[in-house]
Amino acid sequence: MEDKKSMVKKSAVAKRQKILEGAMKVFTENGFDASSMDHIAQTAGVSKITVYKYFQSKENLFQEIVSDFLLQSDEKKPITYSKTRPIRDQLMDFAMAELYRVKDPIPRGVSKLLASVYLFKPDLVKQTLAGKHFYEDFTIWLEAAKQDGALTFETAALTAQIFYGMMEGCLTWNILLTDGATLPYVEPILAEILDVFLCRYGTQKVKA
Amino acid sequence: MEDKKSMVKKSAVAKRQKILEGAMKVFTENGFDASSMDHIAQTAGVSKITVYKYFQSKENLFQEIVSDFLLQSDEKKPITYSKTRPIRDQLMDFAMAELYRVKDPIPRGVSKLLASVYLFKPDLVKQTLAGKHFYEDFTIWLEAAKQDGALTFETAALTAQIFYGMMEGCLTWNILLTDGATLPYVEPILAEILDVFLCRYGTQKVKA
DNA sequence: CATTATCTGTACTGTACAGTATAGTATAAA
DNA sequence: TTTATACTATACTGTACAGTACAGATAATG
Repeated sequence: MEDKKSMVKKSAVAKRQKILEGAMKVFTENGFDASSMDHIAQTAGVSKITVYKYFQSKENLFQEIVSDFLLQSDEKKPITYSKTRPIRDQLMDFAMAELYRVKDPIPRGVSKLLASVYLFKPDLVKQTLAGKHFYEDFTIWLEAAKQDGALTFETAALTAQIFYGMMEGCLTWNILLTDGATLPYVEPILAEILDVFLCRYGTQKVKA
Repeated sequence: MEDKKSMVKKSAVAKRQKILEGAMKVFTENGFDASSMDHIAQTAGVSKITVYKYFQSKENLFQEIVSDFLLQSDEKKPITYSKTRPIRDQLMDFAMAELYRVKDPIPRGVSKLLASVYLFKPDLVKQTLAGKHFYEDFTIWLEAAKQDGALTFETAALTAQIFYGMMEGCLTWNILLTDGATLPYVEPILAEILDVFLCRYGTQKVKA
């Protein structure tokens, strides 16, 4: 209506995509409960009845957004262990991949949305999130590094928890809760995290 | 009505308390948006109009609950540095104080509630949370430990962030998001956190 | 032009909620 | 007994929302 040019010929998948994008915007800005289907339809530039033609319900639309997003995240190539690159640089790769989730407004919004829904409506996301092994790549990488003698630890799972725990506890959650306002303070903390991790699990002395 | 015995003489503060408790229960079980004033009044065993006699609005009631809870939390005595107790034991005290927030269902519910509201309605809690310095006691303790030669670090603020980051990232958030289901797995992770921390900041060698 | 399918705005149903009005009840004090 | 206070149940107002009905518009195709 307000956009004649782009209406030359919208295929069904394009219209579906348009709805998903509008819904993503509204959901990530307001959370699940405070998002209305009217607002979503308006933001998508689509009639509310059309939204219901593509998605059965608000819950369904929400779940489609989440699984679409997770599908895209899965397309990121895994980081494989290298014997030649410095360990610290490779750790930094994992750290940057984690930070990607919160640097950009869009993935950050989805992360906020997921967290808030998970807190009081876990059933809405549990199914969609089932079978996701977030630390899997890192665990594999850890084992390779241990094999190579670059790291030392008892169990890879525990070590992975420490690394991602520091990342999430020091950075991810702060950035999510402040909606990105603490992003400028990332660097010194990130450096300290790597120091601490390598001090405990590295085989070369790094302690100042 | 259904409880004659306890109605011998309820003072105003007792009735206020009754409402606060009912509201706490409803809010912590359902989150802010999904909690209705009708449900709160019913849970408190009180007429809805009485709720509005004590609290101006739903937002106001929510904020009173939060500030009441934070007031109680402030009453916890600070942990002061001891030259004789092992450093690891003292660190464990801070860790247990942090875990208190998520072990018991009631403080855990409040923590969940605060987190979910903070994500998409920060204005509701920002004022109430302003001026809270959560790591203050620990920072003071850190400086004392450094003075005593028991710990070594550059800046206490960064070191405190690492400690609480590990605690929150590895434990607090997992426990909140699973509503306590991961509590049985705390011990080995907690031990590892202390190991890692002392490995980097301790002055006695603890690395295996 | 006629047909078909899809989309649109508008308006509706039924529900739920925040907050209020009212009329009445229980209690305590005088 | 009277009076004042605090509460209660019930019902209401106005709003917002999920989801649907409908009648008309638009576009592609024949």
